[in-house]
Amino acid sequence: MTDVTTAETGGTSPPPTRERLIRAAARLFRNKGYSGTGLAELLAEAGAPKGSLYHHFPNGKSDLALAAADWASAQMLLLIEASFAPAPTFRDGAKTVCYKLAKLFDKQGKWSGCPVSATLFEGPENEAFHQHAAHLFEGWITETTRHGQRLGLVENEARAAAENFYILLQGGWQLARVRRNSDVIRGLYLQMQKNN
Amino acid sequence: MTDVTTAETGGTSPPPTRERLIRAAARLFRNKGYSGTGLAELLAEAGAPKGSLYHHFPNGKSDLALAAADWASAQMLLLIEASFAPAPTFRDGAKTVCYKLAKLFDKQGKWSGCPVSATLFEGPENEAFHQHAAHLFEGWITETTRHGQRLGLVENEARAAAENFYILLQGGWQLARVRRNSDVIRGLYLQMQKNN
DNA sequence: ACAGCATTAGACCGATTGGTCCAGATGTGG
DNA sequence: CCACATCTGGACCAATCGGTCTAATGCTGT
Repeated sequence: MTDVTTAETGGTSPPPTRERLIRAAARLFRNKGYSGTGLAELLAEAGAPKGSLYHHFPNGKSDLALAAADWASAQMLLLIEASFAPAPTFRDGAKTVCYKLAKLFDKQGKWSGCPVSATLFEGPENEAFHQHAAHLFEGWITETTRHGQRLGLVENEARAAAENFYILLQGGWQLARVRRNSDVIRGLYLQMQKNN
Repeated sequence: MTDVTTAETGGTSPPPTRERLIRAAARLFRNKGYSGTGLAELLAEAGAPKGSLYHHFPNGKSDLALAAADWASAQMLLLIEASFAPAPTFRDGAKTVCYKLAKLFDKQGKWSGCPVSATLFEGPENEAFHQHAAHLFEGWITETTRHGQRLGLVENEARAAAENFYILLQGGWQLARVRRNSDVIRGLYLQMQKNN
């Protein structure tokens, strides 16, 4: 049912409330974490009253968190697709991902974390949250694996390369955050395994 | 002044209150994050009343968080030392680190995050917290670099290898958390760069 | 035995938390 | 122009938050 509402927003409409809530949540959660963000602050950022939140997300904060994680993950999948699709080799695609992410990191203030992990790791020790995070992350790896195969790697190679790349991205993003320096991310593709 | 109190705990005494608070904080923070952990829960876990907390840590939760991060970081440095000191090559040392960390990950319930990042990233958007985290993490890298040089790498190589290893550890630990599977960590050393 | 300090114990506080609820605004099809 | 469903606005709530404060309780050296 969630998807329906989202999909109904045909074409180019001004940001509807639901969307504003999701984006505000993604932004705040990745900076201050799930429990670190209060509803008051969140609603102020989104410019929406409490009634709207509980209309669009009956379960409140946790529902919104899942939606925000979904949204952020979808953005990441788009970035992966846009980077690998025109790439002649897997390494080229990976390089583009790194550069795009580095740019994003800078635009977000050289400080934010991964919205998905910020939302889903720190939240309630809820099993559903963990499952959700796992599903989203595996999606990134699966998609990257697909591109690897398309670009000439056999399945095992592709899967290993995708996992290796994902690990580097997560670790590299964190070091970039520590150093407030996106160059760490920009250079990650150089650290990929040539073979294994 | 803080250090004096700590140091006074000569030799082998039963866990003093201060220590119990630090350990409880480290444990809870890495599972539920800084803001996700309430004082009540923390004190219950440590078996200490509120007065003790504010006696040992005048600034309350945030002071305790810094101490817990310090403690966790020191543990990590011990683990690094114990792994690299007897190792014949850098790669062997790294392999041992991976295996020890994987074991630790399992012992902690296949779920916990890095205490330092959990404590310091999600806390107040405080600059002091960020500085502290950066200092601790760079300490890990510095120490690993030192071992790299001792084991025959020239400075640039050693530094690059240490950073590469750190990135893999952070990213790998997170993927292990996603999959609840420590094998990810165990295999990280295989993904280190052979050269660069 | 006493003085003096370190530590513990927990009642208490205002602020903020996430959540509920309903009255009113808004829009849409008949 | 109305009837109906969607959505917004915000007052209100109990629970919990982190933090303060004071009285009691050790433990120490003299």
